[in-house]
Amino acid sequence: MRPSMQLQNFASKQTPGRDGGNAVPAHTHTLSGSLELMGAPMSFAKGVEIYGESEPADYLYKVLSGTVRTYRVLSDGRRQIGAFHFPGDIFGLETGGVHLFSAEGTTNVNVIVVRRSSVIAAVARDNELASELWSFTAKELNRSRDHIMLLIKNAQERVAAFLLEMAERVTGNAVELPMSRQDIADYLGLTIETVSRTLTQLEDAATIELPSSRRIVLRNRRALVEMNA
Amino acid sequence: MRPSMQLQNFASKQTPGRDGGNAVPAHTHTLSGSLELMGAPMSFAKGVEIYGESEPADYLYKVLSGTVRTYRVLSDGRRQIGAFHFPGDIFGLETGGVHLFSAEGTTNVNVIVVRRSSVIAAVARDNELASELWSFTAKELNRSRDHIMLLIKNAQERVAAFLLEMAERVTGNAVELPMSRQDIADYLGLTIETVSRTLTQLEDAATIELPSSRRIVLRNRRALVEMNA
DNA sequence: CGGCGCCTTGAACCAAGTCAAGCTCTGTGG
DNA sequence: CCACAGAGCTTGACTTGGTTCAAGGCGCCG
Repeated sequence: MRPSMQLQNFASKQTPGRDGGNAVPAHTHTLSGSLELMGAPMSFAKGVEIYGESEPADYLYKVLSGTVRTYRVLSDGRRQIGAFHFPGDIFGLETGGVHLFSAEGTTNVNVIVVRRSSVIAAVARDNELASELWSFTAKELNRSRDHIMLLIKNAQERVAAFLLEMAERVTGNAVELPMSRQDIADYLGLTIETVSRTLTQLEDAATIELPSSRRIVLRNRRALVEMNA
Repeated sequence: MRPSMQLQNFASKQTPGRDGGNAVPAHTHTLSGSLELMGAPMSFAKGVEIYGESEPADYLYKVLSGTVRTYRVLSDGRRQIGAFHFPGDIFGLETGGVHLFSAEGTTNVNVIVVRRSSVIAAVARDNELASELWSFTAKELNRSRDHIMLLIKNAQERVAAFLLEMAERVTGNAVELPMSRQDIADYLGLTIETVSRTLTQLEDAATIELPSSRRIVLRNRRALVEMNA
């Protein structure tokens, strides 16, 4: 069991303080934008569960700040992180009424919490939104399938893919990682030792620089891309 | 490169012979049922490509008979099978206009071919269908995520999970596998040798019987379930 | 009944995991 | 301001599960 830490001034797990209700604006016509208006803001401390596997999926979430990990734990304790969610990302949406993953911040996080029923209602009224909802789920599916391709690769290829994925979200070559080595390992299906060693190797090969453990500078992107089988 | 075989009396890859058009019945109200009526039947020989990765996704498919594998190949030749599709299953549906996987029969297959545009049109007219389409994609997403959990397990756990998955589709304990060891290996992210050895181990442990290589009898389901971490 | 895929088995090897220190950064209290 | 404690990260030595390479068996179809 890994310890989970909790900070002052951040909520522990609870239901949203105020209810966003069904007050959907007539035609926002973007899923992400509509959610913002339908939901209530909420904060969670790093490592505090936002929702748990097999809990009713009455709410979905949009990240305002911070980073969220969604994950599953096998009976013997192995943890697999399904995805990291960054500001702007939506997570926690399920068709069935139940969450199949758990979610927590890898940092302190601010989210918008939206009632699932509000979204369902909005979508029933608005074809455009319905289509967006479908696209969103399909994109998640594609991401998940990419993740599968990741998991059949070797350690170096996985780490390279991870670095490129993280680098996609920033301009420039410096990446500030908002998660621990353990999180990276559990995302890539490796151990922290292997992740650490692989990063060191990449540094030795002058492919990356590691000014600090959470900060990585891509020196040779092409080399990383070429590792992606 | 693995050889692909082609039989007489079965089509090689081509576009559908006749077009199902837009003749959607007023309110069939089941996605799968509607597709049947919208589409044209077609046959493909074992190992013949039904569609290829990065081709335009103008059609989607429903399996009538036989088994289909959808897969991706990495540049170095490693193949990952994303899913097997059995009679009744829909495959080839994409939100973007492009297939991200290839598809072929692991046996000779009969499918219904449906224009993507027809489905999109039907869904725009019918909220119920739209919702079903979303649920379908979400189910695929859940399957994909389960597949990820598979890939972090050890060989025995993967094979056990595979056997249980195959057994789900039949009544009784005898399973006739419609795919080769190579297909199983590429689905589980293992080698054929490891799959073969693991099956032998399970037979030695009296968990299964192997009357022939394609026929497997589950002798001790509980043992298989317990392997599923 | 002969040949060719497909499958199984064996032996050697290797990439990643495990176990065990030790290091580094960060925050805390003296 | 510095000493200390603890968490997180790195590194080293060793082990191991699964792959690789190689050979042989089985069964199906012509």
